[in-house]
Amino acid sequence: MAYTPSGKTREKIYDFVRERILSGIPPTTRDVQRAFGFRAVQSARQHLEKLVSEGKLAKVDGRSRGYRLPEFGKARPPQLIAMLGRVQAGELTEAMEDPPEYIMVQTRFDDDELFALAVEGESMLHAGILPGDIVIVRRQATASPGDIVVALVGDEATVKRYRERDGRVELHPENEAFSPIIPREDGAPFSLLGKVIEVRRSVE
Amino acid sequence: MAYTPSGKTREKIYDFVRERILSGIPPTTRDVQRAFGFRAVQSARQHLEKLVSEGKLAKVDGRSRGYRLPEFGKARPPQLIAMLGRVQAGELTEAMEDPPEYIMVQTRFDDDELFALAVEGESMLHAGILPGDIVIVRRQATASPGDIVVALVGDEATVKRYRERDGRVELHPENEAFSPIIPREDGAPFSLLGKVIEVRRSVE
DNA sequence: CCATAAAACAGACATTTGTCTGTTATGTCA
DNA sequence: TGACATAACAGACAAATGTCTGTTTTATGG
Repeated sequence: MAYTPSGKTREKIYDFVRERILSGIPPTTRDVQRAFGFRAVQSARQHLEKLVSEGKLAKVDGRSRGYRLPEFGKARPPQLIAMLGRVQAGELTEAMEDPPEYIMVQTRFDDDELFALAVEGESMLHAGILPGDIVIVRRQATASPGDIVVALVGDEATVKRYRERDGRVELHPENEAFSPIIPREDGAPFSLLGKVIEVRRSVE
Repeated sequence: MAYTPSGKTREKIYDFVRERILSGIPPTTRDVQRAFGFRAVQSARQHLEKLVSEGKLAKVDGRSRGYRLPEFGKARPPQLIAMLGRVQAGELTEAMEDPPEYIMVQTRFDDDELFALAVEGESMLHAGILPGDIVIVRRQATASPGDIVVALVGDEATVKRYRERDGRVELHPENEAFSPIIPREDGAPFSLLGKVIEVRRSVE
């Protein structure tokens, strides 16, 4: 490879490695060698080690594909959670779309206690939750007053704010056009699916 | 390792591999072997290959750490983008927090044309954007009417809806308590930083 | 209980990959 | 221009890792 000014190639190598790591798998030394047309492995290695000593990359010695992004060390690992869909026999089931949709999140919870859901109504408009928004939910059977929760009322999953009045559970919308749901009183079967921990909206 | 009923161990292996892939680096055959106490590499390999033929895992043959999640193939690769903060001399600069904050997103855009920003005011309340929300922004100098944009007005970055009236640009809040910003008219320096493509809110 | 499939084991080989020592060529800067 | 640092090259070794053939043990279903 042609000789390049100090640090120039290294920057490109950093970009390359970063890209690869984010795409899922760190490159090997020889991946870098080939990608940059080096005729010696050492050329790639030298740059990589320098990037490590500069703190721009982290590394696990001796292991294959041992290069990491330093940020990743501190950050919580990403989790892939399933988008749930239609309600079926009192249970939310995986959406029937052919390619099962997954969403990447980073939380302190286990990914098997999380699921995602597309919001349908406008009942939580004033809480900043719009139709089409994706809510990330942590499964739990209880909630504290003020929590935004997902509950199964009859056959439908709804997002509401959890309240208690006189020791009874109430599910409040945040939109004057809708009425609170007071379980037991109107005889509707009721079960708490979980608590909303994140809201996402794509506005492309 | 003790003999286990059909498919039992395989499930655990799948969970293990999945976990490792999401944490950043796929395991090696021998990683799996050790993790499950197999006394032969082949035991691990057999399970892994089976998972591949079942379609639960994908694989790049011959390469080290070649196991992938099939979803990843179709999905867009995750990107790490920087959280920007304070406004300085007309430019948004990286937030000064000690560990630079990054957010993981998946878009069709290049990560170097994206940045993230914490929303401060309440001016976009009715658009479902609350104080504290994180907006993901794509850098662009122009916008279409109806877009939600981030603009630098004076020394402050604001989120507003982009409108045009009589050929002039207007930045509209979505909250009656705030007034539209009409650049040029009131002489405020104005520059469009980009368009909001995603909104996120953590509600733990 | 038997036949069959699945799980686990044994041991080995080949490739990939990390690492090393030393050399040559090109930038950098006074 | 000359001294020095950096970039790139050469060739090799060793460890990590993927892969293979064959055998033994246990689960499974009639």
